[in-house]
Amino acid sequence: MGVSGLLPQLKPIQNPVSLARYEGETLAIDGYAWLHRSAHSCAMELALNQPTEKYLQFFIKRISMLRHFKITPFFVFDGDSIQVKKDTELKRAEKRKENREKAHALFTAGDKRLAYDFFQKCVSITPEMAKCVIDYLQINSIPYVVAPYEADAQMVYLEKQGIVQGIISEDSDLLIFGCTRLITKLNDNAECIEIDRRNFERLNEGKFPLSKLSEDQLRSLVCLSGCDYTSGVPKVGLVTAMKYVVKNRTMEQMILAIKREGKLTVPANFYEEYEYANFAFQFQRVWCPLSERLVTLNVIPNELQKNQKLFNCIGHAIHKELKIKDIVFDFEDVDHHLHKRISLGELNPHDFNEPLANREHKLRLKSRSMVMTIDKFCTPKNATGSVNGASRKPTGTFLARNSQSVNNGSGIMSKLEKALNKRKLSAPVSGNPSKKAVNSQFFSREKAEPEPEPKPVVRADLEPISKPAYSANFHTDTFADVFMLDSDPESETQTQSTTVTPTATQTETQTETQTETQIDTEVPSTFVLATPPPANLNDKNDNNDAGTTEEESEILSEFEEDKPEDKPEDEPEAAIQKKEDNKILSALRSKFLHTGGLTENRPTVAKARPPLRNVTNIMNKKEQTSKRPSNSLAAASRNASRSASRSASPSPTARPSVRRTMSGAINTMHAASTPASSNSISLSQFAYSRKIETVTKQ
DNA sequence: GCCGATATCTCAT
DNA sequence: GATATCGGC
Repeated sequence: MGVSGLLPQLKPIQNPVSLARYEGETLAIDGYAWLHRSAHSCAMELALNQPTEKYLQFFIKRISMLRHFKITPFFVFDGDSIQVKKDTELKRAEKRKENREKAHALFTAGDKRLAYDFFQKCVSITPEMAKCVIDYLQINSIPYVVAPYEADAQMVYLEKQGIVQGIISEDSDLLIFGCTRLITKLNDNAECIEIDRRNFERLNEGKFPLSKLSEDQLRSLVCLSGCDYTSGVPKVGLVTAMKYVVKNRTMEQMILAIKREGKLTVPANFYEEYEYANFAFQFQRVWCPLSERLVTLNVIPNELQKNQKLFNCIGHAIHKELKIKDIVFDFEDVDHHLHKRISLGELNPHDFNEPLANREHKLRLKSRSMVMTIDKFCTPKNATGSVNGASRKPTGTFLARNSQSVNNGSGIMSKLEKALNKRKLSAPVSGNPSKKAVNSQFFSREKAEPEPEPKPVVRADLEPISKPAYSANFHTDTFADVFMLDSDPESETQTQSTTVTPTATQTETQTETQTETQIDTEVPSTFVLATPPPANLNDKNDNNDAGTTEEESEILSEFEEDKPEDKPEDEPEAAIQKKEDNKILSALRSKFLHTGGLTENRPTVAKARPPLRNVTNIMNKKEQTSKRPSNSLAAASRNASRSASRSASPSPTARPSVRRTMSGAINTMHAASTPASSNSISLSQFAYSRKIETVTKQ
């Protein structure tokens, strides 16, 4: 979205450059923008709530490219939506819902090709997907932050603080927020377009004399023509808006002028929209990773410090005592600790009462517990027939009465059948959209050429690219590499990859203590994923329509209640019957897994079933998490007075000192986000869940 | 001819 | 978001 038509107007100061230009620098990256782009490759899996690693692979590829140029990426993810934008968000969500329904209808009707088109249109990027990327970033010590509200404001804040030296984004809004160096249109050949705010002065004539505008007028300009926060005045584009802005000092005067002319109609709520937008562009709440406090993009002037309107549209803060998001005038009343946990990706930015779960974890945990649940249903029940009393051991016997319950349609097995049948609809579609030759947008170079010579930039007014353009043939980690997946000793399978450096074969326990990897980034030796798994697998807040079915939820919740210590030992049974039971069990598992949407062509995976302790550990540890004392609270309040002054726009001379403390701040950030041992699951546990898929892909 | 509105394509694999 | 096309002025 952003400001429609702004980038074409800035054509004269668009500078085609190579990433090589940014060597040694840290650049902010709009994480959701990349998620959106990457989601195109797995729209269907996302819409059908199936596991996928494709979006993460896009990040891995791009990060690898940045690292090739010795650029440090600083990822910024969107947080909650601010009030001003809620309407837009609702409309978009509504549209996605419509498309999703169409896609589902087409899919079930068998028109998979058309369904695919609609799946592309209904992709919604969730914080859970961001969390999957965040887990990767943590492993590789790549800095990131989840913004309290919009990533745009957060990225500009990082730039203002000297934490990053530029912003990679497709969004022209950034310039209105005050971004100095915007890097857009980054492609796989490391080519991009730089727009430097300092070049605005070169736009001093013609129909779009941007250099004549103050920051205030720039905001008026985009508000008049329409931006994310205002729908603008109908029939007014950027050029027309420019005329009014140049001629009139204030928005009030512009509106009067428009009304006087009588050709255009100013919408009744326009001025209010403008006021809100003006506040949101300047004072939106952002997270400061240096002071570890929730601050505002720019310091709120004294006369506005109790302005209700302003505080309503810059994003609410969590109140320290009330523990609700609301207008909080006093920065000392803000719960900076909770905001820190949001910024680290520990808590769901839309609902800070919920831990943020890694999408892929969540789906795999669900799938695994389904397998275990199947086992449970197929084992003898205790005297009362209670499901919760049944043993989960897969070697349990399959009694005649259980067999009946499969067929009589009234028991749990029929629920399971229903769940399985529903999942059948989720079977992935084969077929690949046609591939096209990738041409360079800026250098007319074809990717297919073996070692192409970079063509020089022809335009005389632009800085030429000194280094040869980057070849897209760089090392790419696979998902399996990234998470240090071991190969399975039993199946002798290897990770599928064309570019991967294969890791040495290790056992699962070795993986747990592994300190080095083949990936191009260092992994902390003590790393464990700081992802608390979903507190409750039967998550009522799962906002994905295509998510857990009621049946699944029931099964899952039953599974959760099922404590191992409650289980009575199985009665000894005849060996023949046992053999028969196992047959049925494996048939069921294979049926479930084949239709469970994990991967295509999935064989029976009895051996890949994860150890129960993984899940039970996680479940048991959930309680401890909530009891964990907040040890950073004191530190946060200690920083209070200091950061208040820091949050002021730093003078250019103050920046070097800020920069010096950067690495320290980021390290602190990561130390805080890494092994809170009580709520973490081990890497091998995560890797194990991945192994199931690797094995079954063969 | 200029400008804004609208439709369509593009991303990714 | 970019581009092409259309229609109003």
